[in-house]
Amino acid sequence: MKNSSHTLPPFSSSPTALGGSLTLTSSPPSLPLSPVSFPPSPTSLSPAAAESARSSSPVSHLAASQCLEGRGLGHWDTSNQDDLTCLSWLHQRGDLLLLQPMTKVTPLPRRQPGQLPPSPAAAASSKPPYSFSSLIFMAIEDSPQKRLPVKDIYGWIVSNFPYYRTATGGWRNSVRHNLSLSKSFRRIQRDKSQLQTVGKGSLWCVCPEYRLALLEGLRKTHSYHGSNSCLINKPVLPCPLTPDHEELVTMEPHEYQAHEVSEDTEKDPLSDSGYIELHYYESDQCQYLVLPSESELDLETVEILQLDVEAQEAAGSLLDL
DNA sequence: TTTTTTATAAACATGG
DNA sequence: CCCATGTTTATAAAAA
Repeated sequence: MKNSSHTLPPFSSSPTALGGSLTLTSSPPSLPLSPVSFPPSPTSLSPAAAESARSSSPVSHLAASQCLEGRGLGHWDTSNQDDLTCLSWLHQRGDLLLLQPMTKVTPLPRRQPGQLPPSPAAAASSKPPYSFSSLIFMAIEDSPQKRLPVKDIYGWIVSNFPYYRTATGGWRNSVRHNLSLSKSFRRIQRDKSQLQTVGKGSLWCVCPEYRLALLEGLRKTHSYHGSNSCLINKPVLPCPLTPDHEELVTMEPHEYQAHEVSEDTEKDPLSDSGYIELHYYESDQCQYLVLPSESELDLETVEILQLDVEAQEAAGSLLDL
């Protein structure tokens, strides 16, 4: 197969470029694109829910936990790259469908000769390389509804990164500060009609227009390349696009989940060669866009196509009103 | 080097 | 009052 089909330009580092403008810009130098694997959580439940589940009935653990069995992601052991490249937890959670298995993996940077491997204690106490934005992003993405209260964001971080188990409380302040300040996250009201609504505060979700930038941030953190599939998953529950925080929209958790699997074809605006198939696979949690690896689509094109699809969906929902 | 991003601390407000 | 949540400002370190 062609190697060139696996090298795509990186995501645009400018979130505004993802915000809906379809303006084409010159392509940046090609870099390998790879999917990003998040640290798996022990279960797909929120930390609070996971806690209650553990204390009651055995949870059918997903491959996510098998992927990292006996090891927290906060243990930053670069001598073993499996936990960094394993996507099975994400596959299991979202029925991620890859057209081809991953066959090429670039190893992470190795330890320098003579450098001692990190001891488990040191690994547990060493700070994870993720920014707070990335941590929050991963926590929200790993939640069933793609939205979490700040307390559960804390919980996810603690349960996935032992460092924060013993760290002083300042990092929670940083999490809240990041949530407030970052444009990538949006605050939405809890559904007050839900009986199980407990706790205070709002729920936080990822703004769809910043999602790719967050993914790219994660990819950079991993310094991990090598995949022959390009894929973008998008949350089934997009963050409501409120103009500001004054009018917060409450969303029903199931209103987007009844869609049947759709399979559309879209015209590639950059190509004269006809149509390129964009396969959408929708699970109960996520909708995945899978492109054939032979395609010459770069990420920018994919973004444009996806925006186009989303625009059509939005237009369709408006027409339905 | 400068600029931008990120981390950290802290003051303050709000609401349960 | 206490505490969790959320916003904002300030500062320093790290990264680009």
